[in-house]
Amino acid sequence: MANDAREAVSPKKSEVRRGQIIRAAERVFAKQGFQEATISHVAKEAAVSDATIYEYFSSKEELLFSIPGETAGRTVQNLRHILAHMLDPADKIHGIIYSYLMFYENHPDYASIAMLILKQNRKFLDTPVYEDIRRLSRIIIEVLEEGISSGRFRADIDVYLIRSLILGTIEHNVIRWLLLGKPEKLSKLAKPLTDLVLGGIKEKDKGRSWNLRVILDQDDTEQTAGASPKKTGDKR
Amino acid sequence: MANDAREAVSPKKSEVRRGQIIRAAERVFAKQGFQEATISHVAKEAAVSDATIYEYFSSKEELLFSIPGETAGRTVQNLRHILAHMLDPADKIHGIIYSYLMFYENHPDYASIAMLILKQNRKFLDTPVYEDIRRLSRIIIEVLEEGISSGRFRADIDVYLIRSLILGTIEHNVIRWLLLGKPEKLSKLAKPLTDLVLGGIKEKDKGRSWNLRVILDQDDTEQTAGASPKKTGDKR
Amino acid sequence: MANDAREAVSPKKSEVRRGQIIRAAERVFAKQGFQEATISHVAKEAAVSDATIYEYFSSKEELLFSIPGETAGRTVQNLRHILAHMLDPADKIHGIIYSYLMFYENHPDYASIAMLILKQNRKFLDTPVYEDIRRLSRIIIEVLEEGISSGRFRADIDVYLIRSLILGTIEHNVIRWLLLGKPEKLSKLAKPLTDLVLGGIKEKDKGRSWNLRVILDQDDTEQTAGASPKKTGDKR
Amino acid sequence: MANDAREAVSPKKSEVRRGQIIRAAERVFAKQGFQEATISHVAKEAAVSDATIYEYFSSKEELLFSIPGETAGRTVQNLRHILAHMLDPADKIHGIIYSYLMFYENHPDYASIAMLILKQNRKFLDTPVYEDIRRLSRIIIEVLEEGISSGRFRADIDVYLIRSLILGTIEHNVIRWLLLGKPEKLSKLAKPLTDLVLGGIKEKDKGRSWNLRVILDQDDTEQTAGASPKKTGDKR
DNA sequence: AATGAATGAGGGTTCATTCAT
DNA sequence: CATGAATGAACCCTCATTCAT
Repeated sequence: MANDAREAVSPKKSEVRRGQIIRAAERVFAKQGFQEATISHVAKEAAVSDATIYEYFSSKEELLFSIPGETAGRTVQNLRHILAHMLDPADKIHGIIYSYLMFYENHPDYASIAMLILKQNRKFLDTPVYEDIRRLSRIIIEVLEEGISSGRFRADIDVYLIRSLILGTIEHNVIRWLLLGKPEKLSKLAKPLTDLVLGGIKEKDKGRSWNLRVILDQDDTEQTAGASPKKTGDKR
Repeated sequence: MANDAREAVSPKKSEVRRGQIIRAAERVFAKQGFQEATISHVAKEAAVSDATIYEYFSSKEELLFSIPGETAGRTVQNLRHILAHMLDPADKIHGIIYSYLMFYENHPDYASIAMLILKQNRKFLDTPVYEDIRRLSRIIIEVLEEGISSGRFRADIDVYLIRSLILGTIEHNVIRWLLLGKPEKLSKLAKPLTDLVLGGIKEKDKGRSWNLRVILDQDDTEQTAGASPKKTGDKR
Repeated sequence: MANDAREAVSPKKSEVRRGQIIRAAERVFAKQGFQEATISHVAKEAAVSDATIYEYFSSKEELLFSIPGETAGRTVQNLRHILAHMLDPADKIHGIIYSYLMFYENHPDYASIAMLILKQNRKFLDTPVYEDIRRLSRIIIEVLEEGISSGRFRADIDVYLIRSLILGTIEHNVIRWLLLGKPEKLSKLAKPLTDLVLGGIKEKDKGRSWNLRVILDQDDTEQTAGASPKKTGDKR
Repeated sequence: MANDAREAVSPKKSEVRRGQIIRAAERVFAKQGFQEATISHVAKEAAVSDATIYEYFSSKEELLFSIPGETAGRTVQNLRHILAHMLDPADKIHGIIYSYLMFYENHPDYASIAMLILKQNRKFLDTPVYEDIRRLSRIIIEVLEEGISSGRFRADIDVYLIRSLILGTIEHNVIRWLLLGKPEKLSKLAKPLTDLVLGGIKEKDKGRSWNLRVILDQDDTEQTAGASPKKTGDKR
């Protein structure tokens, strides 16, 4: 009984080895690049022999493709958890952006491999893990459509373009961060990026009303149009 | 003098060879990838011998880095020309986005090399051509600042973030286009992307103005209520 | 006693395993060749682990050399049995040839290993099993010498050359059969080959006797010229 | 002019290298076996680098298959020359056997490779050089058919079986010679082997006529000629 | 007796690069 | 200028074999 419980907790020895090798590969590939890194490097980093790596992975490339592994799947779960607690689709957009940025910030090696190696590998697209990644990005679509349905997002937007905007901006900044070290804290981009996505950059013409003279006839109300586009938040 | 004239028309033979090799390399690297392509492949494509390539480029990598060549510099000129005729910074943003997309659409091999090979190469950052590319992207900053100065763009935006948003989205879509063939026409993204950048995705509460009752005291009148940020088209 | 009896019927478990592995190796080596086959292949075919093979055989090569095993020894017995019932050395020659061909025809995997793998292996010559094979081929010598003694075979023949002729022809045809699938039935070669060995290919000058003039002085006699031994076909 | 002539005599440099490598491979493969020999060994023997070998041969196996090269083709010519001067098909048979044996005797390395390596290689059968070898062995068929036509060889023989007998015996002895060093002089087998092929081993029954009783009635004669011991089949 | 797991040892092959001609 | 020819330097991968359990 105790045994069963223990076994449930501690995975098989071979699984341990596998993880050990993957993590070593992550470090080595991130630092040296895929082509420049050698199996011997990875083996040394993992403290196993070259041959042992081939007991677990059939080729150097398969090892590379194994790095995303359950990470991607797990991340989908996490993100869904987080989003489950939010009602406002704008909050959700922020949650997604923040999650992505935080994840890359906390996993720079993974970020390096995803952004600089896997992203440009045609063969990776045929990989089962890539499916997980697609599932992850599918969440963005869902949130956007939800926002449209609820009237919070404009109905004329192209959700796929928005997604590419969100992911493209994130990726662009992750790469800058990896190669140039800027910005220092990726996660600080979450808020301004969310605001941009939501409100665009155009000045909302609030100034024009200055020229108006509004006289209330009876019991009506008054307001200035062109409220700050970003985070209006005024709920009435 | 006669000499000069002749040279202007027909460049030196060695320059011809150089270009011939670079164009061959562009095709080969684009199709096969940098690591997978061999000097022999490039040599065959350029119809020269392997050794000849080393007469013009000191290494395979230098050949790679030579591909952007004057292309980048020339593109800066082109873009400046185009923008010179526009006054509205929003138009300029559109012009920039459209130019980028058009360029990649018309130069898929170059796009492939820029997006899938050079972008991830740390050493490329130290290259002189990279300077041209920075200059190119500097234009975006200028236009944004110009827009802020003129009051057309919000003053609280982070121009660098906007730029990364513009470039990131473009690049993300170029890569999708290269690897997945979607979207079919890159250039069709220019307009919607511009609109997004300018106006964001949030619904602009245009309904509120409906409740206004405006009474003109004397003889002036005017009101702008929740103008849709995109395609405002309000010409006054 | 009971023990002996039981052992005679069901050999020790380890012996069973051994045979199981050898038969698997025979199949695998025959199909894939020795160098191309791996211990893992053999292990899988034998439904044991790689390591188990090393419990029974000290090396891959020793496993190979174990394949002839008692087969050779048993075959010597069989052949002697068969020959014991024949008196005419010509019949015995036929019996030997037929036995060899039949054996290979019925054991194509063994044939493959013997003809294509072992035959070219210098080390195999130092093996104990090779002794059995020599003993087997020794029988041919005995039969030939017997034939010479009894006056049925020419006294001027080189028995070793004849043996090499018999074995060489057999082997050549077995290899053709293995690699090219021709002839379809090896055993059909036995008769014509025997005839060839015995009688050669030369026409037996049967015509010459016609020119004889035999004059009998008293009751003496005379001579027969060059009668064709086999298939004389002289119908008069 | 002189140049042309000289070029005709001295082959291209690359051809020289090629031959140099092939001859080195012949020596190394013959001594060590194909699997045991390494490209490095061959390279050292040929006094070139490992990589140079791959400039001339695409793989180790292609190098192996290149060894027979023109040797086979040239040998066909030689043999035809020799046979052209002989009229008696029996002489031709001897000429062929002698040529084969002499060739192997004078080219032990080649013999080793042909007999111990190539002969059991299934892939070799698909090789262009193998065609030359078939052409070579085709000559035997022609000579045998010629002998049958001219009445010197029995009409009932299977020429393909005879060929396999000739080649099989030769090969068997070449292998013995290679592995066991016996016989010392291969070529000495030519005469006795030829005799065997032509005349078989059976005693020609010259003695039996003793038992005849020839009674001359008038001028006729009668005789029983050399009854075949086995299956005489002579029906009278 | 059986094996899961690990590895040492090595080999074929590739290619960017050089240099004499 | 152009190149044919040569190679040094690596690296991925295989597999027979070992050994603790």
